[in-house]
Amino acid sequence: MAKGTKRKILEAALELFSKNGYTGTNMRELMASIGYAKSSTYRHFESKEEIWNTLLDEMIAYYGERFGSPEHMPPVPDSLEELVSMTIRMVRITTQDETIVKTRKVLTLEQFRDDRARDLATKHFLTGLTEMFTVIFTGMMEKKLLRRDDPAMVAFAYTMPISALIHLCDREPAKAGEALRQVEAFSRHFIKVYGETEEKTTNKNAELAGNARRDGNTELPAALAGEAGANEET
Amino acid sequence: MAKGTKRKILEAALELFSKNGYTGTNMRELMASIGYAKSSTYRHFESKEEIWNTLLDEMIAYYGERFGSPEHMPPVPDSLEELVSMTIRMVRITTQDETIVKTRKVLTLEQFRDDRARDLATKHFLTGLTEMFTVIFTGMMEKKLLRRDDPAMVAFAYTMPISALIHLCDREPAKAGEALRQVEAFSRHFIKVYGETEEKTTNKNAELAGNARRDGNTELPAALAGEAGANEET
DNA sequence: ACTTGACGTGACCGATCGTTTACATTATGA
DNA sequence: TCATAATGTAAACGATCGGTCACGTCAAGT
Repeated sequence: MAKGTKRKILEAALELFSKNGYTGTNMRELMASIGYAKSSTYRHFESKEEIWNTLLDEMIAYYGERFGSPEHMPPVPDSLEELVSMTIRMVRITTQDETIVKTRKVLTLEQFRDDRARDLATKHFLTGLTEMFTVIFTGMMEKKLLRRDDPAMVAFAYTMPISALIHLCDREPAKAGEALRQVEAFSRHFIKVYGETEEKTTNKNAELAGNARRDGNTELPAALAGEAGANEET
Repeated sequence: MAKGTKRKILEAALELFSKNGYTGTNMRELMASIGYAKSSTYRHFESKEEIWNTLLDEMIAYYGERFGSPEHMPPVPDSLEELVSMTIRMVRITTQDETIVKTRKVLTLEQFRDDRARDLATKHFLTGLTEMFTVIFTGMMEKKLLRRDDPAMVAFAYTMPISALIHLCDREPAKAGEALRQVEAFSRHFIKVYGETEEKTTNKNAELAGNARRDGNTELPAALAGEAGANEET
């Protein structure tokens, strides 16, 4: 039962820190939530702060091995439709995996207090997503699925709206279903705007970007404004 | 000196809550920061929580009168270049105005603890920006400056990357200069992709979206990844 | 059987929390 | 001028904070 307790403490810490923040969490309720007296804390950690630092170490290590290594990169889609489904799959995972959600929340709450949390927050919310999709979009441009453009800029334009919807899910879980639909709507809008069409013109100076079935839309706005509505996923 | 003290307390509260959070702020340092003893607090507020609620009331009211009313809407740009400059101007203001920055930070820190903070956060970070630019883009589409498309979706696609960069400025003020350059780069990318060109074709079924000077890029990626670099604005 | 070390706990520590109270000081206004 | 209300403060309150300590238990190794 040695390491087990340490693990439980770290899990309880992630749970409570992500809900009430570091300063808003006290050791008594933390240990009580896993059935221990608060004095037992110090058999495993020398201070509350060491719990925080250990937790942050693990979050950084997890992020590095999960998103930092090339072998965990998702494959480059073979069609625009595949990009949409892959995106939805990724968003579903990241908004339903309790640990990932708590990690984002805790980084949100501690980003101004702790330098390492700040750096990891920037990776989670901004650079990580953008870099991942820079690789993907570079591949898709080579496959002529996307119009040739700066892949990093296109990745930035693609991932940040989705990141905003992920944050919305964290903030208002009741709107998760609606947010996911908005992710799909946005993704379809994106492939409509950035997707390469099959008609390969002479490609001199003016390229024909025929991807504009404009008129009707993709729905959208109710997803952001209105009331919660039911919370469905699947 | 009656109301003056109350104002000072609220300003100090915004300052400290935005830096250390509600639970991370204690009354002694709050009052000391404006030259009072902590016991003086209760001549003006009946509790710490009432300070928080008053502050939140004011943030909500301020947001309503500043961004909720139509008369404060920015004018619809007359050119794509004007959209870029207006965007830069807005981002500059929102990232340099101390009160606005602190408001965003405090909403970030308290969004999971307080329902009203949560709702205001969603407005600040998501729906407010999107709605504002939905109006703007509707106007720009009527003026044939932007390709006709769902204005709400286009507004969402435009504002969320910018919102992400604003958050980056809050998190890492040292990167503010870089972030602002990235805002401009993204804005120019956006008008390149969504802007309507002057060549008015027959406009039958296939519209010529000639806005694609693709090949060279708009710079980007260093703005997100690298080290801080100098912090310049103007 | 006996030692040893790991693990858990209740009682307690000093510090600090938000808040109250008793008491000044000052401004107001009749 | 003098009652009155508004404003500020030091001291103290009970509660709670993170953390320590003496002690009990129990499993492992010899």
